[in-house]
This record gives sequence, C-alpha cells and structure tokens, in this order.
Amino acid sequence: MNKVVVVLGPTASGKSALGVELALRFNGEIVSADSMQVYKNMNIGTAKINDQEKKGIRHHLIDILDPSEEFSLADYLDLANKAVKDIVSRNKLPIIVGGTGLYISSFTENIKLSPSKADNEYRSFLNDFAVKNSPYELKQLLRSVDAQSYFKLNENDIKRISRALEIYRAEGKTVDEFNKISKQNPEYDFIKFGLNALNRDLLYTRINQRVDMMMAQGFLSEVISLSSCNISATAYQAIGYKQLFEYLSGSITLHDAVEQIKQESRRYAKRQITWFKKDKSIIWHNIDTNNFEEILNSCSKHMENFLKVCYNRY
RNA sequence: GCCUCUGUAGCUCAGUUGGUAGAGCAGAGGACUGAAAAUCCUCGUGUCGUUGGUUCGAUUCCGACCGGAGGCA
Repeated sequence: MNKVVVVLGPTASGKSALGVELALRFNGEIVSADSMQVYKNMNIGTAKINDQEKKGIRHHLIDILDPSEEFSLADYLDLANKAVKDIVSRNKLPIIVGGTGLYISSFTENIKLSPSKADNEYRSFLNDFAVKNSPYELKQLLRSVDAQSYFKLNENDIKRISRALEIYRAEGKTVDEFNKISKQNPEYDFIKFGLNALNRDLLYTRINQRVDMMMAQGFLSEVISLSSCNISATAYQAIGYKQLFEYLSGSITLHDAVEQIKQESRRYAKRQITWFKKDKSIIWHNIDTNNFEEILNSCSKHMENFLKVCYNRY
C-alpha cells in the first residue's frame, strides 16, 4: 500500500508549518484538508499559507474555488483522491494537512459516497416544513422510513434529519444502511500526527492573538473587497467573515465582531479536539511543552520508521 | 470627614416575606458520512465581602469593619 502522512490539529496549532517542513525533508506535497481554504480571496481570515511560507512545496486543494461556489464533503473526497493519486504517481509523498475532521476521517476511512447529488430544493422544502410546522413534525416524517435515525437524532438537529430524509428519498435506504455500504477498505497506509496544547488556555491565547494579527493584517479590507461578490452559503459560514459582514451592515460594533470571532474560533478548536480525540491512531505532540524543532524531529523519526521500505529514496 | 447606593458561580446580575441559592454569558464534556469554520445534545456547591449580635436557625434582619461607585464638604 502507498503511504500517506496526515498532519492534523485544532486551529492555530501550527499544522501548516509542520506540513511544509515534513514535505521538504521527505519529498512530499501537501494536500489541504480545510473546508474554507479551498476558496480564493479568503486568505487572511482562513489563515491560509502564503507563497513564502510554502517554501516551494506544492499545495493542493487550496484556492480552487470562487467564494460564490458551493463545496461539500463529496467534492472534497473526489478532489483529494485525485490529488493523492497524482502525487503518488509522481513518486512523491502525499501529506494531508488540515483541521476539518470530517474531511480527514472520511478520506482515511475511504468513504465512498453515492453518485446522487445533494438535493438543495428538497432541503429547503424540508427546512420550510420545519419552520411552518415544527421541528417535531419534521422529525415525525422520519419515523416510518428510518427508525434508527428517528431515535438517534434530536428534533432540533434539522440538518441531520433533512439529510436522513434526503438519503431515503434518493437511495431508498436508511442512514445506517447507507453508511454501511459507503465504507470501503482503506486504500493507503496512514501515519497521523496530531498537534495539540496540553494547556487549553495556551491554545486560546494563541487563537486570540492570531485573530488580533488577522485584523492588523487587513482582514477587514479583505472582507470589504468580498462584499461586492456573491458569497455562497458554504463560504459564508467561515468564522470571521460572517461577523465582519455583520459589522459592515451596521448590526454590531467592530469590537464586538472581533470578540465574537475569537469566541467562535475557540469553540471551533474545542470541537476539532473532540473530533480528533476519537482516533486512537493519532501520534500526538504537545505544542506547549515542545518547541517546533523538537516536534519536527520527533515526527521525522516516526516517519523514517513508517517509510523504511522506501527510506533509501530520501 | 459625612451621606446615599453597592459587595451572591470566572463575568453580568436575580433571589430567599429568615430554613445555606439560580439565570444569561464565559467555560467543560459529547455527538457527527453530500452545509462540517456547519449543526446538535448534556453539564451550575458558590466561605451569598469579613466579623459580632438577634434567632431553634442568618446569605436574608441589626451593628461594626473592609472593598467599590456616586454625592456633600
């Protein structure tokens, strides 16, 4: 099996830099696993790596879409599979770097989604149904077609209820049945490095400082220049952009917007950590007890072992 | 120096006609298969400023002291 490296962790943990250094040492290329860095012109707010920081390493799945375009897990899996195949075919090492847990685990677990597309019309119909009637009524629609999801989901989780109904409509299957067949055997041999802070406060301080830095770097101007464009629903969800749009529309003060960006980023980091904790195969490094060099050297050692079959190449 | 107001969870505050207390926010834990930076679920013990007094019993009433805000000198 071909080997693939994964570098993951919460926002502001230093993944991008580690990925680049590993790519330099082991003849690799980066495949981003980030749902927002796919968008062009959303640079400062997504903490996107710049050309200087790339150090000549090729990065895939960054800057591939206009902010007006929608993006989804299905698109990601499709593109990531192509990128990794391409990198392997050129005898280079794919290094997946990112913080979008769903994208990473769906790729590493080799999830194959069905060819039927997302049905936006049906989704908005269901959404309207929940608004006109009630979330409870929406959930009742599940009862006869997907009992497992009916018992599992909370009635307020309209997105998942809608999705379960959508799957049943398109596939004639329950979510569990659908998930069972979507999971394939892994196609690659993975080594996963995780970055995290033992001390949550330290991570939060880094996040707060990074938001201040984004503002100093002109995040607001970036958002202003986007405000004349059509922003897709998916791109609009990006933390920071929606708050600054609200400021520009006059509904909140700039100070409040910045505080909300920090808070949402902290919560996001927490959710990322919760997601990654489940994966027991991750090799964790602590950013508060180790400096960057130590982490890089430790990862390198693990990788030499992991790659030993073809280690002579490097 | 005097007068008034105030001191309850990390923060903002509610409350107990005297039987040791509860909201919002912050925060924590969890879920997650085509929106995932999304979405959803669960979680509140704190010397009720300190110290005396009244009382069977005080965070609640009274006094003193300490801290904060305002007013008068």
